Amino acid sequence: MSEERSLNFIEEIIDEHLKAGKYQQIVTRFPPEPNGYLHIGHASSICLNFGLTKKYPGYTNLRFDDTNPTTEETEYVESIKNDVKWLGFEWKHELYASDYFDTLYEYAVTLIKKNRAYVDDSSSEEMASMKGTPTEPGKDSVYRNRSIEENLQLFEQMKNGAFADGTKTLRAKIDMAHMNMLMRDPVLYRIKHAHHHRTGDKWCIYPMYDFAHGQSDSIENITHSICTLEFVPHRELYDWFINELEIYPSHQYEFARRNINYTVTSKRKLLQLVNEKHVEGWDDPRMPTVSGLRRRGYTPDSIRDFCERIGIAKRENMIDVSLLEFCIREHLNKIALRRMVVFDPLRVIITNYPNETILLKTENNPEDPNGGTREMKFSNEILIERDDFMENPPKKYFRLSPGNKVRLKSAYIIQCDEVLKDAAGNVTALHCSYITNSKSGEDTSGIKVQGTLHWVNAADAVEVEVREYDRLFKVEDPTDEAGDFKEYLNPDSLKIVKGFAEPAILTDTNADRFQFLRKGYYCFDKESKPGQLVFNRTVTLKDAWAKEQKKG
RNA sequence: UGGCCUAUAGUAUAAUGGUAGUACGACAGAUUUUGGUUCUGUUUGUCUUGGUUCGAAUCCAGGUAGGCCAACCA
Repeated sequence: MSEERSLNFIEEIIDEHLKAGKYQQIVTRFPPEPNGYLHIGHASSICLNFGLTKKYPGYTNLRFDDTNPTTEETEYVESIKNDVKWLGFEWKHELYASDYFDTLYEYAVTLIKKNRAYVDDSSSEEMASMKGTPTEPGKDSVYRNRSIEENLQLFEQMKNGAFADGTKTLRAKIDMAHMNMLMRDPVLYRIKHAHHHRTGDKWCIYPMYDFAHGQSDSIENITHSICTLEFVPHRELYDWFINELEIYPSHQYEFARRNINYTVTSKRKLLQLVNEKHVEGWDDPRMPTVSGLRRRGYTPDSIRDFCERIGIAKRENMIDVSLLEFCIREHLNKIALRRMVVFDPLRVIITNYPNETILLKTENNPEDPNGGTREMKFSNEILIERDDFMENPPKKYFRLSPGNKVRLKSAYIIQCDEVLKDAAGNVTALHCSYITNSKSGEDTSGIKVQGTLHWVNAADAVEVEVREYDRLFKVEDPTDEAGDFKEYLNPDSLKIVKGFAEPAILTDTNADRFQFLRKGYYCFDKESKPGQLVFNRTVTLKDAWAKEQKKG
């Protein structure tokens, strides 16, 4: 849309590289660990990595960073592939860090032969105590000066399963006094007699992230390896391996992860919410996961638009969820079918209307000239929203009240004549009269009304289930509050209500996104069945009246 | 009391030594058979102190604030 939009800092770097002829094309990768579902933060990274190679010559790989068999599962692999595709991106190659286990092993042997790695028998506790602190240097392990031959032999034995888990590691030999703690002889390989989702039981030693990620980038000739800011200190190690191994020099660039208020985007925390049943699953519509947003009714276009708008930078950030909501409203306003659904019905009897049912025409989407029309039945008994009537209305209340007139959308103007109540004083029904020459499209009454209400014909309203979702947390940043973040879950994040829908909804099974007039945007939930329709609220409409009321 | 990263309206992001702009939000108004949409307008900003310069958000130095780093996680 906006060709002249300014570049983000990564695009600027790439622009320069391309202009200077450093690269003819660029290669990026999206490197998820298959230990959880993708969330909106990942979506931002996906849009960045895949977006870059749409904009510039080159391609993007999908590479699963599967170096820890104890947390990784194929279920996650499948969900991740599905989510990336759904967001609208195509990867060039589907790859796995585990594809490179043989090569990585050879790289480790190379380092040992260069006297740049050694087998350490220290326990993790010992290693931690000798690591030093950010302000104090660490101490060399007593195993640091084993001979190359001994290291070679021990490492091979590690590979062959001669040792128990945790008894030995392979470490790089760098500098235990280095300012950067990651350079203090980092662990390269650990022993884990665990079944891997792809390599099965072939291996009982697995490379650590630092020894796998950069080399995987290098093997794939990744030109621009983009990750989040917490990996900045890893870059020195990343470059050290590439330099020592004399392999293709990929380069790492870091940007700030995107945070959104009123939610959490940490796989660990999201996993907790799932495991402890605070939500129904990874795709619960309240989850900030891609699958949750999808089930909630978000479109891929709206998510891509959101990622585009929030941009990429290096500073800490907390993005207002209202921008996400703006993006989905903007898209849905253009494409969603309009339907009328009454949630909390109040019966209206039109006393001067004949005892007959007529058909009225109404548009499917006023924003879409090709949206077409549908028919609605109208009779002398209809349902309106209970809060569209007030017996003693405040100022600026444009809806129905005794003696007041409103228009029924696409139908007639009615006036409230009488309020019916039960013994307890609750309003049970309204007697209204209609203005005979005020029919929509052929109104000759000349009457102007301030309010237009949605309604359904009482005789053929369809009862449906509606799930009203709200923000998951009641505070902007649950992780910044005292105590456990789960204490700040919003107890009202889901309200299940009944709705009375116009019958058109029964034949709308091919459509999947709706605007319930004056209410919000809704979509079919996956649990919806013929005869038992279930809708999820994606987002409410903006509500100027609610705002007005808040002012008091 | 180490190293590294960062600092522009409420939020996010531009301005690449030369008029501080855009979007969302908020507020006000117009239009409207959705209190929706659309349109118009208003509001609010360069962390601080110095320096370089004709000119600094931008370059330099000091300070301040926030973040990251001591898993056999990624």
